[in-house]
Amino acid sequence: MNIVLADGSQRVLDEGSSVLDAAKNISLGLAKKAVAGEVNGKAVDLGYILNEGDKVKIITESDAEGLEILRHSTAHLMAQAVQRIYPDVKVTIGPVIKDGFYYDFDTGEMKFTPDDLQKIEKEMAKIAAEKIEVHRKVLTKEEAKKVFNDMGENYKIELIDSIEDPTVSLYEQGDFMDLCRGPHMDNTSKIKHYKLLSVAGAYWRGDEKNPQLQRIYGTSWFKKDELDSYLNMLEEAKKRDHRKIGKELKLFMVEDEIGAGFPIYLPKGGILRAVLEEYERQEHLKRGYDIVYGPAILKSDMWKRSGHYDNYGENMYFTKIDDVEFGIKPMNCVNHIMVYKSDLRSYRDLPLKLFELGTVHRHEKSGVLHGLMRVRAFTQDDAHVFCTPEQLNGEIVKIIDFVTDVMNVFGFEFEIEVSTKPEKYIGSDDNWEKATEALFEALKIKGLPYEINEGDGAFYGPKIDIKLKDAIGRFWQCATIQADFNLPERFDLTYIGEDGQKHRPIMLHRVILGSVDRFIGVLTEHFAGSFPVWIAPVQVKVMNITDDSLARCKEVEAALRAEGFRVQGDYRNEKINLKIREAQLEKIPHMIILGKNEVENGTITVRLRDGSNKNNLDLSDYISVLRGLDINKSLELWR
RNA sequence: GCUGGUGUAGCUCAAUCGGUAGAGCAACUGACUUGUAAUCAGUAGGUUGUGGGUUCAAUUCCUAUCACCAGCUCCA
Repeated sequence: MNIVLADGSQRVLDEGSSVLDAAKNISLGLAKKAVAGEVNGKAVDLGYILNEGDKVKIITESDAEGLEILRHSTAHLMAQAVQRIYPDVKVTIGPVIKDGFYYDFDTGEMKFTPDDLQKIEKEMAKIAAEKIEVHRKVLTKEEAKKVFNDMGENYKIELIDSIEDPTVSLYEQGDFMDLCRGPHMDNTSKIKHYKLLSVAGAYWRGDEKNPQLQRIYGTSWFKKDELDSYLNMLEEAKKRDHRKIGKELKLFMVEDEIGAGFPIYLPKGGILRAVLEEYERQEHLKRGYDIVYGPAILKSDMWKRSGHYDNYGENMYFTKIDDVEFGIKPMNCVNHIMVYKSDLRSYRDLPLKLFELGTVHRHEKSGVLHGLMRVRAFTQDDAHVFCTPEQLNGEIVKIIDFVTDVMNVFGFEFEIEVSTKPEKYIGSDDNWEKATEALFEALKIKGLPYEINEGDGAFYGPKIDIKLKDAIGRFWQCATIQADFNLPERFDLTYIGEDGQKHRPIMLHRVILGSVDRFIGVLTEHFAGSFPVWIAPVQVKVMNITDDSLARCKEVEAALRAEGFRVQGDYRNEKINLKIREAQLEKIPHMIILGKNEVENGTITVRLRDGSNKNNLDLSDYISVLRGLDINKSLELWR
């Protein structure tokens, strides 16, 4: 029997060979790492019997599909353990998710506790040690329903009813049987490195009218060090939580007396934000943007015309002035459109790029609020580019370059997604197609890889979403670029072309940092509060050892402040150890420590946040180092 | 918005069965003048998120409400 491998080469196998046999035939090492197979494009178990001419690919531990199969099998293992401990519990569904899996159980009155998780984990280890083989069975729907009916698993019967095929597959491992498409690991002993993480309530099929189920989340990996590093990452994420660091470093607060989702910036967070915003202004001016400002509330008629009233109204706040309804802006585009309309525009004026650090309000559901990451009032580094059709691709490319430049400054890598037409939208399909095509075209020009996110665009246009990757590998949605042919039509925007006729401009909506608030949250977690010199709220702290050096300290402090640096003095009657400890906890980049020696020599000593020391420096030399770090936006503590 | 959990001093957390709230740090006062991550002593600090109820008595039990945390979107 001949089979064809992924690289196009052929192999001769005995009749009745399985996928695993094929793997063995290629190499024993491959067979050892094999998890499942892909035959003629379909994922199958290792035990799948091959036929003449099959195209075979071996899925191994290093493939993404392999990891998914492991996690799915771990979900089954967990369900088996749960049913051994709690025979009355009914199983429902247990899919793979990012970094792990979950399984939903109908536990009746019983609720899982964290102690139960440990018990279940132990039982899982026991089942794995039993080295139970996993078998696939194909039954007709009627047969399968009978099997689950006998087991009392009514949820499975409901699932079978929603399957279209005449037959379904079941996976059996010892005393446990589950409806599943597969493929699966062929033996429970291959599941070694897993951890159950949390319990949560969830509804059957996500519908609150259905019974409430108990969901257990877990993670699973092929290697112990992979599991360990994932668990470490979770720990690290907890330590870096911007809500925790924000409180410790006194950056911001969310006060329930003021309102949920409305953050307040404390002085330390305030200066940090001001530095970021000033950087933004400079970068936009450099790239030919104009700075504009608009009001926070606009007459509802404007929102009706823009389509926000119908398509975004649930997320908006409204108020009344002298019996006229006004809407609080959830986006800045309408104001910028009015700026465009304030004058007659010629093709010579285009592209017109309007930038605003615009504060918007959106009604987010109470359950989704989260520190600075998800709020009800936030400021966007928002701009709208009005251009001709000929300029469109070039302008999108320029924005991608802008995003790249800014991300590099912070040391972020990023990934790109294109979101297409959603269910609720305005404008013609023709316009949507043109707009979407323009985004793809620009990405092609830049040669950037991207994924497609169907139906996730804004109601007025498709978008390029840029997700940045932080220091511990998490992704955050920040920058976005949206092509819009629709609002220019609704507001009848025009420019006079070379031909003397009126033409319709195209509008690009874009943000770079996205929400400045959210970006500050991301930066806080990315740097774990240890901000680079150029954005640190306090760049330098000057501290005296005894009162003998107090005068010199004040002199140094004043000199740094006069140079425009953010400097603070700590001249309390305390030991230097305490002052250093506190400055260290505040994550201040530089400490200048002055005692008798420095006063005598006329030099300064700088302790860096990393614990190292720079001795016998001239103040003027230090100032030039600090200036270099500051204006170059260096991520280093010294140069 | 829904489900579950949580809410005690500025911060981090205690308080048995319902018996009237306590510690560390911070703050304040005093002493100590100190060389690279916490000097010592003392003082003060609370309508236990908020409203209502049960009780002789409520941080504790019930109820409403607000806020926070996790999840609810990934569907064999």
